[in-house]
Amino acid sequence: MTPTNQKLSTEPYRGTRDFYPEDMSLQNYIFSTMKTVVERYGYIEYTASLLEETAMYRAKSGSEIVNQQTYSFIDRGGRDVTIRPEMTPTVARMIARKRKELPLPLRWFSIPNLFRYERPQRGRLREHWQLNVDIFGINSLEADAEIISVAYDIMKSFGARDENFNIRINSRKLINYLFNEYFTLSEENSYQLIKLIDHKNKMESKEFILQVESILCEKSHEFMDFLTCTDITQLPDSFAQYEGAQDLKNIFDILSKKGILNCVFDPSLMRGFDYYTGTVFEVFDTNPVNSRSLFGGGRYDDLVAIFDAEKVPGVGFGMGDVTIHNYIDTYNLLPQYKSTTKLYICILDNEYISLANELSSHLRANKVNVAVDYSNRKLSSQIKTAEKQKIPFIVCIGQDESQTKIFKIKDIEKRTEKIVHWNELAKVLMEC
RNA sequence: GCGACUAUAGUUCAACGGUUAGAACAUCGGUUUGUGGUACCGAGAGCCUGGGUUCGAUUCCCAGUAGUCGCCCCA
Repeated sequence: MTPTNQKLSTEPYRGTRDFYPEDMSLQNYIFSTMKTVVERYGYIEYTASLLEETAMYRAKSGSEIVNQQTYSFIDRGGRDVTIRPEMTPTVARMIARKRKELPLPLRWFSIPNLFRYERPQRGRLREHWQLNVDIFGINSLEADAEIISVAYDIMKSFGARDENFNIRINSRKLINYLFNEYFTLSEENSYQLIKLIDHKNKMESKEFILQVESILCEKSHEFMDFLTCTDITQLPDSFAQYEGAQDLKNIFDILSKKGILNCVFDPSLMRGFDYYTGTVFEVFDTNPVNSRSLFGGGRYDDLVAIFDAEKVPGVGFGMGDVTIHNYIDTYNLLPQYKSTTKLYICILDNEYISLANELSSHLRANKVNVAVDYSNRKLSSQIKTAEKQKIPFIVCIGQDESQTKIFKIKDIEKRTEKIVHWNELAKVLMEC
């Protein structure tokens, strides 16, 4: 391979995205919207390195599949290292490490980028960013309900309407009780039934019922009654009294008192069998053409304990930037791009460069974002540049301005001009 | 990991087994030496890679690669 003959590709690495300034601006909008909401609830930000020891992910999931969907490598010191595919193990590790000194309960959030080695497809890339919001150290269902209402408020902050998304809620506690104690399923049968429920929407309902019967035999009717129930208060009496069911009732109750009404009980919601121990929830786009899961989370009370620390109960969710981007795009909720640069200074002739520099320094000292055009092109080209870059104001500098120190602030969009003296420039610009 | 479809200019898309592969938008410049959304003129810029069939392949065939969608898997 001779590098001299090889043209380098300008494509970003497979499954990753470049963020050009307009994309970056949108990304910043998405992150700052998330941040504003979670901070309003008292969550504080943390972050960590992209790299973790591979052993941590093995311990958590215990399956080989993890290895096939992660970026793992051996570092120069022989350590087995993985680029984080998710943030939850990292935050659990951080909590476990300072378990004794951290004042519980904790409300923490982070917006890390995560990597998975998988085939890119709609809504799923190899690198994405994900808001992670977690409460540690509270067993109360109030924490579960708070997490769900944070998720709800974020959706609302993006401009989503109640009828365009819903929150599906289930309880792993209830499912475990049903499977293990009520239906007394073997571990293998439980696993099969969960897989089956996951595929429910991808198969004919007759076929689905047949397969349920093959696992549950005479109890399958009872199970189907459970599975088709969408209102927690309408659960069959036989298991409505169980703790998991009561928990769900309480959560729906708390949520409705908070004014969150677009949530439904969904007994088929499973969400990654591994570490969830209680409430699980998922936010769905209700668009019938494109009904899909946007994000979700749940309660995981045993996760911190894998680090050989005491149990610390946790509940939280992760919200990916790709799916939320698709969502706000679908519903036309994207904000219009605005440059962070407020003023573009056009120079009529190179002899006025020093005046432009003095002016820009003066304005920057007064917190105005200013860019200067040193291209020495004709004026119309300079103005076009400012316009294409969506910079809202321009000032032209030439002979008149250098003599009078009086400037015309031109509003590019409105096509109006304000005549302002040097001394007033900063003040006027800050106000518009 | 498996399957389907696709690959022509920066982008969206045409055409063609044979002389010079076109358009729109975008970019840059000009019409206009102190003023930008319209109009007109001009410029730069392209057949994914390798192999096969053929006198000749951007076009047909195969493989690779990449993209899109789905499966598997799963936040």
